[in-house]
Amino acid sequence: MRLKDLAEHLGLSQTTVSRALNGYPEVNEATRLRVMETADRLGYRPNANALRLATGRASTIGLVLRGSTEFGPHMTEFLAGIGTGLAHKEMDILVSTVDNHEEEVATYRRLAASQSVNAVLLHSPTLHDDRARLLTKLRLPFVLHGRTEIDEPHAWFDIDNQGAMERAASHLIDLGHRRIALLNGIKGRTFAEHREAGYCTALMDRNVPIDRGLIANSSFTDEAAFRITQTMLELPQPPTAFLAGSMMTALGVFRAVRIAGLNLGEDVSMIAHDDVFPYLNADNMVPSMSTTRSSMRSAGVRIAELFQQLLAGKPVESIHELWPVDLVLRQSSGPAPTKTQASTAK
Amino acid sequence: MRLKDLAEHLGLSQTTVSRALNGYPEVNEATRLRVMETADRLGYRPNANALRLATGRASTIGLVLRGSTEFGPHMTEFLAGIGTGLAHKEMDILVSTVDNHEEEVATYRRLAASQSVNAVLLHSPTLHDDRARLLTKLRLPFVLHGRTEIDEPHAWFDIDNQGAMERAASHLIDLGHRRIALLNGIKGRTFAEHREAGYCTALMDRNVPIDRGLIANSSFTDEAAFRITQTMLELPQPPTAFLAGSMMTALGVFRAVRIAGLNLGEDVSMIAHDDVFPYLNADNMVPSMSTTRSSMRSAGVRIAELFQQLLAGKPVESIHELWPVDLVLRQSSGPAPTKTQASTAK
DNA sequence: GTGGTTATTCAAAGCGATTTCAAATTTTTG
DNA sequence: CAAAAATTTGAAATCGCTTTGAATAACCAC
Repeated sequence: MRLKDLAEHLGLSQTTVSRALNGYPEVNEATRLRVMETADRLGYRPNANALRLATGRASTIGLVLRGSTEFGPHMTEFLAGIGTGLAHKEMDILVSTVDNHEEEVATYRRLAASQSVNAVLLHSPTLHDDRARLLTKLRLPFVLHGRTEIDEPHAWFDIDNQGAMERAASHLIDLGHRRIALLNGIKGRTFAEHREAGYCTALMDRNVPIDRGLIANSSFTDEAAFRITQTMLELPQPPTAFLAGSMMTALGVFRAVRIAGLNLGEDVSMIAHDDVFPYLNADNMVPSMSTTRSSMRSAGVRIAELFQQLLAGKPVESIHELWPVDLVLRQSSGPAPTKTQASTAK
Repeated sequence: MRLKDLAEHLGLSQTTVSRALNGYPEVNEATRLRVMETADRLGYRPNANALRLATGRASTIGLVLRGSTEFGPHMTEFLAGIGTGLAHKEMDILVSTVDNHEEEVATYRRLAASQSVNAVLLHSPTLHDDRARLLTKLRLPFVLHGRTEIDEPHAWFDIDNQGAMERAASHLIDLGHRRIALLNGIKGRTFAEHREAGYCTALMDRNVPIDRGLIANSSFTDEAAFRITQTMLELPQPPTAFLAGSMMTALGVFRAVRIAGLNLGEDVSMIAHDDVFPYLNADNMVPSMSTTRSSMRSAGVRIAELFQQLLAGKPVESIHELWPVDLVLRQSSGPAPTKTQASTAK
């Protein structure tokens, strides 16, 4: 069922039918109604490729994932959100995976030149991310999830990682903790740098010395967190509190703490960052987990809206948003143990 | 940079340039080399939409997710695999999310009519899945991840859920367990039915009575599993072993068992199904987890290959594959406790 | 040298939509 | 009621590629 067929069926020209369907004003209301009704009845759907070729618009958002490793639980939640946000707009997400930087650049070029997408989503940026520069050069609009320091104006959305960590660390200091470990994300990623900045600010503000040995960078897996925590607990002066970068990290810390025979929330405290995974609830852990909380999914939904604005022509420099992060206190964070308690526990 | 520009630049016709680039035999090798080189140097990329319009091929796989809830860790792993498998073929995945059945049907129709994809991936089927029928009617090729019982011939890929459960349950019976709980997936889903069948077969083969009260159906979340396990442990005759449907489920069982003051691998045994999440390692749990193991990611990679075959014209009825599932025994499964042990533990 | 292949190249016709520009019809106006 | 303006429709060009069918050039055997 092509436009042509539909037009013949109606005894009209393609032009009129096309206009009727796309809501142009210069078509008789009676005709429009008849066209709409028939199109609906016959199940006519414009060919997406012809449409895109003719208009140049794609109604598709591109997403390039570097290595399938980037396809973790965080990305999933985020995608779910974006999907929800785009669903009613009949927009889709085009996902490509690449193995190395070379392929990545090639893929962005391909997406730009082939016009398969009309905007792309940029995620997990570094402090100075050259992908943003590349995309600007390619004139491929994008929304950045996170932040990066480059000159080109661009649309972005981020959560206040720095503020969140600062509040969490401050709170632990208030509880008497002096040796607070930070299990952070991969070095160089903006969010990790922001979190470290927040952590350092909190410590410096309260005159707590910063021990670089208590700051670790790794990917957010149960395993890495477990190893790091075990090592730290064996230090001559082990930390009494942990800031875990994600719920996966929290699981690893949890395990190491338990194996060391310590009680979470009493001997050792922890506040984890919770991206709100529906299948891993901070409230359901034992003890329940104190968290800095910000829903990845909601972020995705919001970013979908930002895409709409972007494609509607809103100037990129006016599209940016910084969401605050909740601090939810539960059982895993408590007062620092006194010296005697700590030594007997050991 | 369009094909036309490139042709003019080379002093050739579009026809020849197009053929040279697409490897047609009727073009002079010298010319081809020259074209290739120039195209490369000028960074020419065919417009994907024009290409698709002209050829009808899309080099894109569609994936419709029902509700963003389907976007869980399993889907993620699977997508990562598919992504990897398609990456080098310059093929992409088009993801749409829908909220209800009506939207879902509409989306499949849209994908078919608009030719934005040349095949779709069908996942999490029920025993009699009408999506397969719809797609056949729409003449939209698809590969089914899982199985369903419909008449239309179709391509599918599945793992041997039934065999896996049968082996796991048999093993537990060999260890002396008689009351084995099955924490299964959502009722009606083929994989869940297959697992239940495997479980029942094992029990019946060894003359162990089947207690429907020990079979639970739910989504694979930590929380649901926790609730179910707690309830079951309070039964007059609680199960001594658990078959957990996923690693998320295992976490919930784990938590409930611990809270009940029982020791996993001693008082209670568990074998979980492991889809191999890189961030949640069965080997790293305490105690380490016995599993039936099958990598979702590898499945994705393989399905990407099946898509190639499908699009290359291989007859659908010859495209199907059933992968065996490993049984990996670790610490969480041990001999059934004797009556006295069980009662003192309580 | 002629007729018949074979190897190369090209002009033009799609693919299925949008959109420009012109034509036909109806309505308004003086 | 004729002229002007507004409304409604349509023919044809366009988007950037592939592909058919025809044309030209080069080769070969007799």
